[in-house]
Amino acid sequence: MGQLKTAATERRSHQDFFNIAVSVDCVIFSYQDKALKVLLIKSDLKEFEGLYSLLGDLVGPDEDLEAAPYRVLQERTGLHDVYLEQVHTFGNIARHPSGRVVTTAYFSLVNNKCSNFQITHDDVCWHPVSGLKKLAFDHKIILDTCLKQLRDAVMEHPIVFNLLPEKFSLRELQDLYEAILGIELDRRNFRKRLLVKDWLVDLNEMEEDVPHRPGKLYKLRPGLKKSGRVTMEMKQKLTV
Amino acid sequence: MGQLKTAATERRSHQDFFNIAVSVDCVIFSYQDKALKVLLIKSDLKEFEGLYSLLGDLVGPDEDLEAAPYRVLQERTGLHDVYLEQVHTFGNIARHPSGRVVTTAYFSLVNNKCSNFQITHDDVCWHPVSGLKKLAFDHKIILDTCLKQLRDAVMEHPIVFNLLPEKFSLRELQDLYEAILGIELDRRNFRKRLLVKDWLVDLNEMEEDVPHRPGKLYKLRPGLKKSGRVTMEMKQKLTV
DNA sequence: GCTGCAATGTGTGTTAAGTACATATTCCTG
DNA sequence: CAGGAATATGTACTTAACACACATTGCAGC
Repeated sequence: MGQLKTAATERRSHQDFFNIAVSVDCVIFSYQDKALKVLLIKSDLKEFEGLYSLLGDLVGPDEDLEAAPYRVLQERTGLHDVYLEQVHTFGNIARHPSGRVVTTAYFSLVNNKCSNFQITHDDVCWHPVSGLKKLAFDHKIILDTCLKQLRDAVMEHPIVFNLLPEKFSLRELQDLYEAILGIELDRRNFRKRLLVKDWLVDLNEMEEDVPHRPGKLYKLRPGLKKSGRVTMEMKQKLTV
Repeated sequence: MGQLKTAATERRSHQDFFNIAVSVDCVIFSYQDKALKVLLIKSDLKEFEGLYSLLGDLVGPDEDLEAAPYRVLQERTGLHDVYLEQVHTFGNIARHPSGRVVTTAYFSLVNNKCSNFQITHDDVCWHPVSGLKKLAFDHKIILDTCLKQLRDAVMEHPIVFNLLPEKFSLRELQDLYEAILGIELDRRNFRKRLLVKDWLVDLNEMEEDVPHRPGKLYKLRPGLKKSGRVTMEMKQKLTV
């Protein structure tokens, strides 16, 4: 938006145009018990009694849009160095019963076994992504949109490692991919596809305390975890 | 955003949170003289004197976010049935000198030879995308982000046909792809890649008035043009 | 009207990626 | 110590991508 004085603008008062609130909503994914989970909170609006909603908040007047989801993550999970990706902005007039709110959706990949992790509110808890039916607001569509983007990204960019401990076996990694993609994969082809990407480092260590032949342990090659995807916005920051 | 009463919210007044304006910016692409063009307007802000900016506008209080770019397109080009795709939302505090504005960027593919097309403002004109240096606001980054998304989409989804007349030759189509991607393509492999996608219908007609052997004319297979990409939002509308 | 040029139309072989499936090895368990 | 179950590795087949060669058609100029 560059031209503040269009015909449409002049017809309305200045105040009208500051009657839209801006928020962010976070689809916070984690991986537990071989299933993809999402962090939800019990809705406190009576219109959505009994339903859960995503974690979000209004964007502060002095807060960069990008900073808001990091703050939400920090406030809700105690984590500050998380993977976040903007997905889509939802702005239908009637999407929020309390007023006009345009929301930008982000998805996040966190490891809930991380030492810093703690949930700070009783009504917040993890839900399996598969089988989720109805959510408050338009949050089911937001979740579906984020899940689709996650699925599209996961084979191209090394981002799923944000969901795993530092050391993991190929079986654990495959289980995670299957949970995200919702399909079964062939062990041998999966191994090849991943090793050829050169994302992994063989630690020359073995699994322990497993009830079968232990597998090799790997870690993500240093320098990749945070890279994930690079937006034009980020590129510019690097060159300035 | 679901919970209006977070700790952060309560610390501030209600009015603070309606001090953010919401806008949309359109990266309107067209294809002329074998080059990809973008529609820009001379900036009327003295901070950006001599610079061009994208076409955008504030989102009305009673206007769906998605409706705003269609309105901008309609007002600026006379076109109402255009291809639009949401790309990214930009919301840094200082991105607009006149105040806090969060903007959602869309790209659009239009055919400027369409009968309805007309530019309604003298300061609006087409610029070649390649070679563009500086734009007003953060519009260069917005443009780059949209161009990247266009490039990523163009081989997977039949969207470029929005830039062409109804009938076209494979050479014209290839020239367009080369202009978008910024690379040269092999004629024979390009032909195969496209024909196997089953996007095209052979019209059994030939080019006319060309100074060489005329090529066959094709059109897009009916029912594909508008489909392009389908978002979760759109899917929901279809099933409701 | 014939010939050469330039662009269109079509084909072929090579390489890389993805898929389906087979076999051998290792460790835990009983 | 034998059997089972999971790991580790290998091979053949199919598909897509890439590099390049040849034949065809219409226009232009002599």
